[in-house]
Amino acid sequence: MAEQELPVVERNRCNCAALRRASRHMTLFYDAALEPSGLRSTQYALLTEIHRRGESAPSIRDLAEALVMDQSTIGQNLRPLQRDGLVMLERDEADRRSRLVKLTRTGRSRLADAQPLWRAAQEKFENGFGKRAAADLRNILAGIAGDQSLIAERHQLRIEKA
Amino acid sequence: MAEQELPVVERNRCNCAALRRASRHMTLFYDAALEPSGLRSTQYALLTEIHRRGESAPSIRDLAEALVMDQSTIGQNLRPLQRDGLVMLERDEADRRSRLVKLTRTGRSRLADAQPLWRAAQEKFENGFGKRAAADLRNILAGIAGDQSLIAERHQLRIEKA
DNA sequence: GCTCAATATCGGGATATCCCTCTATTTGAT
DNA sequence: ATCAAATAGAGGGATATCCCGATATTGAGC
Repeated sequence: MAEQELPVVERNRCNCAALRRASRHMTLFYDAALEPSGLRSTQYALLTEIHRRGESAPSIRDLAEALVMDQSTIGQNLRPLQRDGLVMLERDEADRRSRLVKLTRTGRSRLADAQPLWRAAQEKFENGFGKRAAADLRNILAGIAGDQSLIAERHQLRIEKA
Repeated sequence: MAEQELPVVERNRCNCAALRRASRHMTLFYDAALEPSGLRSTQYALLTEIHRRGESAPSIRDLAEALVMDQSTIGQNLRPLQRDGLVMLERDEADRRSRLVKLTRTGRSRLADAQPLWRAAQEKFENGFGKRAAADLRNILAGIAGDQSLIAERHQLRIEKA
């Protein structure tokens, strides 16, 4: 039996693992920075996106698209925020399948608490990493996040037909 | 009451969110590629790291360090793999607190199934993104993952004392 | 107007990820 | 040799993330 012809691949050869490792580490950093506000990275991103929409409250679908996330993930992630009174969901009367997500007064206030903490994290990271380098990196990452060619066929089909 | 002075920050301004978005998207791509093997990205990375150690079986702590992951995460992630008979944990007789993680025959065989799938994903990604660009990006990401200055004080202290 | 495919969300189920606390064990300082 | 501090894991709890299947609603074609 031909045991052990399995090649040993060097560490940091996998693009996916490299991304995931960095993502975990960075998340810890931002989570620690945001900690006094009681928000986690994902929650901060979610509230920020809702706030960004201003008057035209987004649906769950809208948020999923903007954050490159699954719709059920958004639904799930909204739950603790809803429970804690930071957001509320209202049925969209124009399309009763849909729900519009809105910040509550408490939600806005919490976001206001968190924003300076986030800004400090940004600065601290960019001081070490370089402002320009960070901007370049974000653009590269946005390219990856938006790369349709990475989407598997079964997903592709759904989208093509849409 | 001074409502609504909360600044609206442009999307893709946050380094953490950018990394997380790209990481999610990339993970979907690799997960889809690995799907025929029944392994997910994280599991593939975990098995690969165990295999890489060769004869000297790693402890949970070793794996956590290598993968820039929390120890409890490794423990948790090993559970499905152990349940499915891909890895086994043995008490380390040299230090009975520790457990050594080893691939089973089934585990090696599953990794052998997955490796070509992973290779194909790597190629497909690097064909679009550029081989050189991918290597550069991995190095940048490794820098972030290994950046001690991103670790919060409470963690820092633990490590400094060690 | 009716039917059927498409769409938005929800609910359940699984892995991934962290934190904190507890126990077993080891190590180092006296 | 002893005993306190440090270390490795396990267990419990919470969020994050995906998929799949079910339900409600919409819209397009006939």
